[in-house]
Amino acid sequence: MTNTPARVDSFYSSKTWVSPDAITQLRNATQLPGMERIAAMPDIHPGAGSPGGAVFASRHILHPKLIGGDIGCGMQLCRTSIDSRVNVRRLAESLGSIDDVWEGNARDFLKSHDASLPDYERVVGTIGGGNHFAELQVIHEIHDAKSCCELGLDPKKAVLLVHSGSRSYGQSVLQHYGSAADRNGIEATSEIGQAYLADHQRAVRFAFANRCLISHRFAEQTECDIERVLDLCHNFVSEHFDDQGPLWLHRKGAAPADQGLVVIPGSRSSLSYLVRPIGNGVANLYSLAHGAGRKVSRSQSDEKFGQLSVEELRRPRDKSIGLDNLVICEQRNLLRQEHGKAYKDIDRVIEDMKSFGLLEVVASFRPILTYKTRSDCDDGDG
DNA sequence: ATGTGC
Repeated sequence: MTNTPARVDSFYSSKTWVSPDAITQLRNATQLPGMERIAAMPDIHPGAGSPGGAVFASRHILHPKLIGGDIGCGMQLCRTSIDSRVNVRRLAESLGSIDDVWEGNARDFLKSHDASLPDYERVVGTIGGGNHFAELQVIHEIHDAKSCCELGLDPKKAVLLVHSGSRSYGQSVLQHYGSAADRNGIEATSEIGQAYLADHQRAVRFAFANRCLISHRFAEQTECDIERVLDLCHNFVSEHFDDQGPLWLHRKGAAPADQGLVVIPGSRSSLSYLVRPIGNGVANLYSLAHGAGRKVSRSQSDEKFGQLSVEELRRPRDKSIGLDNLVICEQRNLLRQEHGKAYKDIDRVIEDMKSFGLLEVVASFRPILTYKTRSDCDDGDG
């Protein structure tokens, strides 16, 4: 059996900085068993063994490690009844904490989302760490009024964007199959391959339920009404068919471009974008970037932004776009790691994909309140 | 990413 390296199609311009480590990881991934094609997005960045911000298409073979532990991670956008000129400080107070175990009936909630997992009832409805968040945003600019109207987006009302995944459940799934799979991957039709797909689907449903419960808790505590506008997963494997038969698409930090409109978040100090995927999707493997993409590693961010005061870190501002955000995050190191300058320029990322004919911008949003965590128990130095 | 790792 021949093992020619996979073809890589890249969707970033020379203006976008790409880490050499990400390129090395990308090249390594071309050698994986069954790997046929890879699409690299402008938000590509180094990950645990393989890069985030890419899609990996393999024949016959599943690669759980490419998806990683946060199976089902994604973005949920909700309309809210909150006035876009709301007093943010007061709202932040009413929001309180959503870090703790949800007081409602998690068992019934999970059951109603076809995501029953008795061992994970205490964790559902929590955001988690890293780049996850629940963020209130307001419409910055409308490019396609008709589409915004169809989604029921009202410039007078704030929207809620939730970024979270399957928490520790997805991690347990990777642990269970990852070692068996290693870099060889798993034959998709094998018993273990089918078992992975079943558990992976469970993680995707659990992650969706988790985002729904986070949105619900946000609405509960701020006493507002919400309605889901869209929910998109950016870490998952799915089966596609071409003239050669089934092709396994591994999206790792890549949003699907074949499920309607896509929301692509920037950082806590930049715009986020609602876009319409265009083109036939073949070259970009039916996918788009999932965000700005990390530019500075977490450990480097701790040092690079170590001199900034907590006040500065909590109040990202950008006068040029009228951005004045408030970040609820009691962990100083996390604030540093999630600093806007630790990420690539989202406008560049969007511009690149536009120039490759992958999308049209529908609207942009700017953040007014980001919830990361009220808990400070994980904070290292200060 | 992770009720976190030695």
